[in-house]
Amino acid sequence: MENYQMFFPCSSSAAGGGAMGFEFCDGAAYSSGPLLLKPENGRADVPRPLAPNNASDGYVQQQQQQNYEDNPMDNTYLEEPDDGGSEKTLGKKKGPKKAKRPKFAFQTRSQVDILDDGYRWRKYGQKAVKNNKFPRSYYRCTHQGCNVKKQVQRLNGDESVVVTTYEGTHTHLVENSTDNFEHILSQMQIYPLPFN
DNA sequence: CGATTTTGACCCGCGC
DNA sequence: GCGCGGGTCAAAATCG
Repeated sequence: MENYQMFFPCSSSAAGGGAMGFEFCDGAAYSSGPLLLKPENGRADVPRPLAPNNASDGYVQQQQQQNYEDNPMDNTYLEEPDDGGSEKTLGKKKGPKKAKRPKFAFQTRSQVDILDDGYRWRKYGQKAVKNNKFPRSYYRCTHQGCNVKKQVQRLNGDESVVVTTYEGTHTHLVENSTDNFEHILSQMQIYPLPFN
């Protein structure tokens, strides 16, 4: 992997480099591992995208973030005591409980769709997207108990741009320690940009 | 042979 | 209520 240039839409703080931790909506913090975070509602702080390390030439172009308080699907992100359990038939979701999960998206210019961020992902779906000739792929973190999902799609207008959307926060550390985030960070150029 | 991908069906929210 | 679009499931196929 070469150099990656990332654009952090952070306004002032953050982007320190070195040992920066990651904060999550639930307050947990991790010292390593490309995680995305989600600023609490109201005050968008410093979303940190993770770095691609598999792309031949990828750099983050821009990013947008969105907080989903009200996710249509539950999938038991945080708590979800017991949902009846056995209703797995086809409509396995019900209950007013809507787990809030962070959602974070960013764009990278890359020739490959799959950015190796150190986690292991299993693809569980692919759908054609309207107004886009490229399909969108859905991945789930294979770590047991980790419900982090991500979806990857290319831009219709610019097929060299890959949009990756992460949803949820990892409950574990990266498995691929050789490509930890600090290592990746050292290869990145950070461009603090005013977000929006 | 276990893990992952593929792919069509199914589910669900939303706008009309 | 219906159709559309997006997201997920799950069986079969493929891979390592």
